[in-house]
Amino acid sequence: MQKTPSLCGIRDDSSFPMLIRQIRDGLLHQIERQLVDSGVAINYSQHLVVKIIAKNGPQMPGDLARYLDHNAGAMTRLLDQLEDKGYVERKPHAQDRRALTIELTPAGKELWRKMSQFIEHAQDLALRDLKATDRAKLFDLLKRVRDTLDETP
Amino acid sequence: MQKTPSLCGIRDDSSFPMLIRQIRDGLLHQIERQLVDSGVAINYSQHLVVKIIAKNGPQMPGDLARYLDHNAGAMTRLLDQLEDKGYVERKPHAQDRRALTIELTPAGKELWRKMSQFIEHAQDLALRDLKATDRAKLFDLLKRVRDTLDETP
DNA sequence: AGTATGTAATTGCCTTGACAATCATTGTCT
DNA sequence: AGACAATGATTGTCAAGGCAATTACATACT
Repeated sequence: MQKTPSLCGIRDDSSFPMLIRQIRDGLLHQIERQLVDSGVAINYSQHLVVKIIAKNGPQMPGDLARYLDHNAGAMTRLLDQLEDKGYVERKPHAQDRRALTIELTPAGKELWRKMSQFIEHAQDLALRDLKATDRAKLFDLLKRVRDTLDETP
Repeated sequence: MQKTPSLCGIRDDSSFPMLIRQIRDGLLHQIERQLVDSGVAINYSQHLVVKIIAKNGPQMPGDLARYLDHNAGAMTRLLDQLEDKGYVERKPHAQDRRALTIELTPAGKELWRKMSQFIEHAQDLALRDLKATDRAKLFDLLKRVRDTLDETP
C-alpha cells in the first residue's frame, strides 16, 4: 500500500501560486505546532500581533490590520482575545480620541521572550537547505515579486 | 495626508514568512478579482478544483483534498457547491464502492475554457518584472524550500 | 462657525475551513 | 470465513476572517 499517496493521479503542476500556497501552509503549520508544543495558547495571527508590538512598540489597531492585510473587524476580535488572555492592553490614543494604542502587558512581554526563541528558529527551518547566497537571492526575488503585486491595481 | 499609509510606524521586517504571506495574499486577491470581473461565480478554492480536474481528469474527493492541503469535510461541502452550480458531478467509483469520482459536466468544461485564459495570465502577472533566468531560479529555490518543509516532521 | 467628507473602532451577519464523530466499505491477518 | 484495523465520504460544531452598517471623532472647505 502506498504510504505516501501524495500525488494520486494528480500530476504536480508546480505553478507559482501553488508553490507559494504550499510553502505558506507549511510555515503556518510549523509555527502553530511550535506554539502548541511550548504551551502558548495563542494562534498564528495572534502571535504576529504580539511580535509586531514587541518589535515596534505600541500600535493602533487599524495599523496592525493594514500591515497584516487583515480586516479591521477581525482585528477588533483578535485584540479582544489577546486582552482576555492578559497579553495586551487597550489605552486611549494621545492625539486622536477615536483611536487606541495597543500595548503589551508585562505578561505579554514575558510571552514574547518565550516565543521569540523558537519563532526565529522556525523561520530558518524552511531555509536550512539553502546556502547563504541562495537565501539572499531568494529574498531579493521574493521582494521584487511582492513589490510587483503591490503595484498591480 | 499620506495616500499610502503602508507602514505606519511599523517597519517592514521582510522576514521569509512575511514575504510569502504577502505574496500569497496578493495572488489570491488578484485571481479572485479576475473571477468576479469575468462574472464567474466561484471562489479561489473552487476554481482550483475545476482546474485540477480539467487538467488531470476525474478525481476522488479525498485526493483533491490531500492535494490542496484541504480538510476532507471542507472538500465535501466545496463539491456540494460546485455540484449545485452544475459544474461538477459525483459518479460512483468503478473499483471502490466507498469512493466517488468527480467529473466536470459540460458546463464545467465550458467554465474552464473561459477561466483558463485569464488564470494563466494572472499567474504570470506577478512575475512580469523578472527575466526568464530569474524566474527559473526562483522556481528552483521555491521547490527546494517546499521539499524541505515537506520533510520537516 | 458650520457643513461635509474621511477615518477609527466596533458590531452583526455570513462564508470558509478545521476537527471529531459516524457510517459504509475495503483490505489484512489468523 | 471471521475479526479487526484502515480508508472514503459525510455531518455537526466551532473558530477565523470578510463585508456592511454604525458611532464617534477629526479634518477640510466655505
